[in-house]
Amino acid sequence: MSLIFSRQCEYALQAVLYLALKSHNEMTSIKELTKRLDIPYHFLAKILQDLTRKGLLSSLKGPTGGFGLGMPAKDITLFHIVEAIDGVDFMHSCVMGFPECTGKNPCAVHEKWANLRDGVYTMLVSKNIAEMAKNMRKPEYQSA
Amino acid sequence: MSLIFSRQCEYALQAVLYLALKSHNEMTSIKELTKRLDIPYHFLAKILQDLTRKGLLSSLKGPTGGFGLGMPAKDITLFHIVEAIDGVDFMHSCVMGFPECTGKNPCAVHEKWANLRDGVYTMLVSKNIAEMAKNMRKPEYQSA
DNA sequence: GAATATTCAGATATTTTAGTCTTAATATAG
DNA sequence: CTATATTAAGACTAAAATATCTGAATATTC
Ligand code: FES
Ligand code: FES
Repeated sequence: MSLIFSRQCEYALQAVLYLALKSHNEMTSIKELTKRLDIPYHFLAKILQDLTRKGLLSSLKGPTGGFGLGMPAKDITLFHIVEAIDGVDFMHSCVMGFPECTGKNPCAVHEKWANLRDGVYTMLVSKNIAEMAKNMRKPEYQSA
Repeated sequence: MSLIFSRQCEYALQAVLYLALKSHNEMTSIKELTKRLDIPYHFLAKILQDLTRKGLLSSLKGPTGGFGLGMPAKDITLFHIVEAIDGVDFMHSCVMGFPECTGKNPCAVHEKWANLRDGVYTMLVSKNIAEMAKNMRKPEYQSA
């Protein structure tokens, strides 16, 4: 199972990228998000509330309300989202589950994993979410 | 949480590598394994039984009994163990959680993830567990 | 054959993650 | 001011992963 990120985190990544396509100050309802991205309504609600508390998103109640980015898209990377939801333990954990992961006392695949892990980090920080969102070729993100 | 492999799978990798250090036909008790590797006794028992059913290990009851490799260490890679415990869905799943992961309709990080994923595969198959076990610099594996 | 050390098997318990439901708060539109 | 659409919050349920317990089977040693 697994695959690096929790389900929550996957949903968060998908949703924030969707919001990144919208113009600043435009609010998007949970309804629109869940409809487009096929995420359970109340589950997504909780995730977005969480991200709002942490400052990555902003929210507004009432009609015309919804969620939007809490700061300029330029300043947000996928890494920020992962950090907020799952945390970044994976950046310094042994892929075989040993308690320590350092050059001292490395496991059999430490070297290779350390490289791959850096690659994952690069993948998450190399572009901001505005650029990322434009690179999405998923139909869910067309004409958002 | 997470980190690619489940806890079960991590334990399996650790335990099988430990067995790979032993001479062929030598049986190792769960007790020794859990003591050395700090894994819950009954949990490891179930994992090893599972691997035995799948042919990767062999077992023997009674005093002097225990577990050993079910085939030559040369023929086993870490990938076999992952395959047996977690399965290999991660090899063709989207890291952002989208339902499809192909070149058609790729997500924003598909290219990079596909490369990293291949790297993980290479990491798991590049050496057999005999070579892997020798590369372990963990104290748990010294003078096994 | 009896005592013992071990795996085997399956039931049960605990914890974590995922998902649902309900009510309150709030902003807008009329 | 009232009706309505929305988020906020927290309780609740469900499912999956992790861990423990107990008794049986089996091989060894004496
Ligand atoms: S010690 Fe295993 S990945 Fe670093
Ligand atoms: S589509 Fe996302 S990793 Fe392939």
